[in-house]
Amino acid sequence: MEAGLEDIGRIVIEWEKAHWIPYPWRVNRTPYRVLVAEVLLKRTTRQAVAREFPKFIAKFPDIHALYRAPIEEVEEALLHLGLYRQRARQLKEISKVVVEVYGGRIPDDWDALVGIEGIGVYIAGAVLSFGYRKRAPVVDSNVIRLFSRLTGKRYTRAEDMLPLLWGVVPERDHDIFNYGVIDLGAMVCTYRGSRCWECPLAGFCTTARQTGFMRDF
DNA sequence: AATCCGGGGAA
DNA sequence: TTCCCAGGATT
Repeated sequence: MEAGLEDIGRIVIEWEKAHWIPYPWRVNRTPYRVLVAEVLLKRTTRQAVAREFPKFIAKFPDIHALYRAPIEEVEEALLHLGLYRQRARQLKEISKVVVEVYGGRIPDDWDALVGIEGIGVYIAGAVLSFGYRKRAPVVDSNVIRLFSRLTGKRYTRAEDMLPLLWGVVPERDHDIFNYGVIDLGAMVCTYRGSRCWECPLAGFCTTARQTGFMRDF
């Protein structure tokens, strides 16, 4: 019996449970911690964020601390991560909206999150799934690459992939599933030289079939 | 669709 | 040395 797209949820969850890595923003999850982590993770390696995230949280423990802080202090805390001016500006803007518009509570619905400057579909999905444990797709560059190869379609924008993922993200353990597709993209279905022989989805992956499980495609 | 932000590590 | 990394805004 051949596996199909409807089995992806179960397969990815099973794989992720064996490969899950306890990053600080995964172990202790609050909407604020998730939100901060996702902003720090933009175009930045998880190793670098794992190094700086605890210090950042210690300095700005909650949304109000971030709201009160001078932007220069936020920039200083981001210096070693790069994109520090842009990210400091966005974190300040996010904290301003959350405090002044939403009374200090990070919104828990898609439209409100995406409506905040600095928050796109990726961070919105992450805050919902990881922070609030509400079913939502989490689409980053890893997920785009993974599903592009899986389906054989060329997705470029996260928005184009949302309908597909809304249909695939399971109701139960959606957070584990979302960690799973990210980790598969980052560790197995990598940018150059995919490791198909380690991939639990290779059996029904268009690209793996076309390349005969060879690397460097 | 293309460009920009950015330090740090891997290739 | 080049290139990419849990993106999103701007043009």
